[in-house]
Amino acid sequence: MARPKLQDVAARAGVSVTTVSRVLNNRGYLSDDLRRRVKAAIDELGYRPDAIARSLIGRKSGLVGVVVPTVADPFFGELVSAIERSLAEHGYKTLLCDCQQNAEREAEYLDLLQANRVDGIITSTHNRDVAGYDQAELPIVAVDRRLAAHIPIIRSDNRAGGRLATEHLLARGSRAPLLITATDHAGNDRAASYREVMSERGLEARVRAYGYSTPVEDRRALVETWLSESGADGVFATDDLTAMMALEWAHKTGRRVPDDVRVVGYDGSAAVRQGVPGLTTVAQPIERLGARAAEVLVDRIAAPDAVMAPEPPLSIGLRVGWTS
Amino acid sequence: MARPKLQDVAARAGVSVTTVSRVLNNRGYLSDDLRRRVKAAIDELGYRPDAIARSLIGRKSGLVGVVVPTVADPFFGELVSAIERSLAEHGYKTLLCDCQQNAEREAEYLDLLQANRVDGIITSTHNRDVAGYDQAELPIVAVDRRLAAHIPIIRSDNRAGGRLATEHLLARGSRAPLLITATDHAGNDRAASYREVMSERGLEARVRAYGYSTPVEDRRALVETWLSESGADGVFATDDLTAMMALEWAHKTGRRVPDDVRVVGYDGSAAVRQGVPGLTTVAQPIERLGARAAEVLVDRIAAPDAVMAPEPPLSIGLRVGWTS
DNA sequence: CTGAAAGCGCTTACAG
DNA sequence: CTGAAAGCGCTTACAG
Repeated sequence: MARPKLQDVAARAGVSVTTVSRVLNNRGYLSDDLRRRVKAAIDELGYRPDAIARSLIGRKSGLVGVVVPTVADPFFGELVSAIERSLAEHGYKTLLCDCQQNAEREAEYLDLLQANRVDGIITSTHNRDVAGYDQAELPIVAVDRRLAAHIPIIRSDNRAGGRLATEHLLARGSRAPLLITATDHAGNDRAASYREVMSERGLEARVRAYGYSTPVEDRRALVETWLSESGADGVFATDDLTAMMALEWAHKTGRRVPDDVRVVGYDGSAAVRQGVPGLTTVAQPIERLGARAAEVLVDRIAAPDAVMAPEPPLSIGLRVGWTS
Repeated sequence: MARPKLQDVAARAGVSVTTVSRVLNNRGYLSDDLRRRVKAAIDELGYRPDAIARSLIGRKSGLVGVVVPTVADPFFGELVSAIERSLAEHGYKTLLCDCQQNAEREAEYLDLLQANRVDGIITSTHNRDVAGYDQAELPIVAVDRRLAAHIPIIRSDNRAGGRLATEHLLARGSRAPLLITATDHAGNDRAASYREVMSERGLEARVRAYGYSTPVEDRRALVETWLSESGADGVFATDDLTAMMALEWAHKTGRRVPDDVRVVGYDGSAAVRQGVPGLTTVAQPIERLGARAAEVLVDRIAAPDAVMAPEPPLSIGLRVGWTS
């Protein structure tokens, strides 16, 4: 038989569909007898309410769009996993929007999500100026990204992280640490802290930026060239993958780590911690970032117009391995 | 103004809702004039059809459930990314079900997906006996997992992979390579090939299995103990993370790689390739696994009762680095 | 070529 | 305490 519907349950239990709906939603007074009969019918038929029909009525679809550059990147994989878990705990489902590292897809997804009546969006992409975020009427939360004035940002303490990493390199004897980062714009707090610390110590800040959209192997070539030419005795990479490229470069060129060159990365995903536990890195609380993003979004869905205090940045920590 | 609906567009264009729907779906004959007027109204109002209402009518929701142990694992992150891309190309949306490494959630998700009327499911979890897969009436495709007789399996050539890895270790001079895998059951083709090759050479096969549900740090302890006690001069790990644990163990205990111990992993995700390019590993075609899974599912959705030939396993390759 | 009406599977005022 | 009816936003026979 085809999938049973409310009507089938009602017929079997000998009641109206209204009553079945009430039992399902625990609404209004119902005699115990009725309740039992209806439940029996539901079980016998293996009835499951149709979530689509429900969404059409209520204002809620129970769906949240999660937009990321790509879950193929372990950092975003972990972030999405944490977001999904927290959303599920709050009764929401995750519609995954993997931009495949492609800026154009983000705008399309924004459209698609609205057509699918998601209740809200969590986004964490690097594409700075996707129009539409400011006009979307949906609750939105951004992870580590400024989208528009009214959109809350969940992030960890990048200023503190940049400081920790730089001071650590200096403490370990580096005198000419190089900063390698994606983009060196004003909002890059990790870079700002690096500059600040270097300036405090009267050292020269040296920054290299490879650009978000640079293919990985091109980035590797850049990193290796920069490292060889700079004569750096330390590297602060603002992501772990780049830090591992520095490690690989040291291996290939016969540098000793940390004696000749100290390496500090950033992010501290579980995948990196497990695979390369020796890497010194600034560990973001990825689990908490995801959970907090979900919580704030759920709150906004419940009270879209509530005034919210800005989220304080989550605290980070330095995990020291043998690379420094 | 609230989100415009079909009625609003119809009113503005001075036509019936039927006509607007026809323009939207390109169905039936329509005068160019009408078509233009309707399109203008749609643009002016910024109208977007409600996907939920559409799903309620048609038999299709356009949603596909993707069930994985967790996208925090880079292999599954890449797999899901590839699946999402391919599904999107075919007009489907991805409902992400991250089991958080927890077998119980899989059954719950199966229920949830049916309630949400997904058009199909792609699953790739390790939980062998989740009831429900055999009775679910939805099109289902499994990635590297046998669920039920009628459910197609997409996988790469594990037999060839196991053989490649083992023969390579022997070719590089290993005489007592140890196999470390998750579970040593009959369906483990990588282990079967290892045994086969060892037997062909008259060497003793030695297998260690850590179990899927073992926490990562416990696994690391096991791996290190096994390696230290076995006196192995080679390691074939059936996943890259375990191979990296072997590398870490060698580093800590002062073994030289590959002179004292050769290490070969399995999976070859982009994250590992980028982060630890020196690792010798059997590279699965993750991108193609995901794409093929999506294609087969889309076919099954289009023709649920079509008889399908079993999918031939996708071919794998050995990527040789400095660890062997 | 175009429109009025029924219906997808539910929930929710409104009656009784 | 329970039910008949309207309605969520669309699509699709069926008329005209």
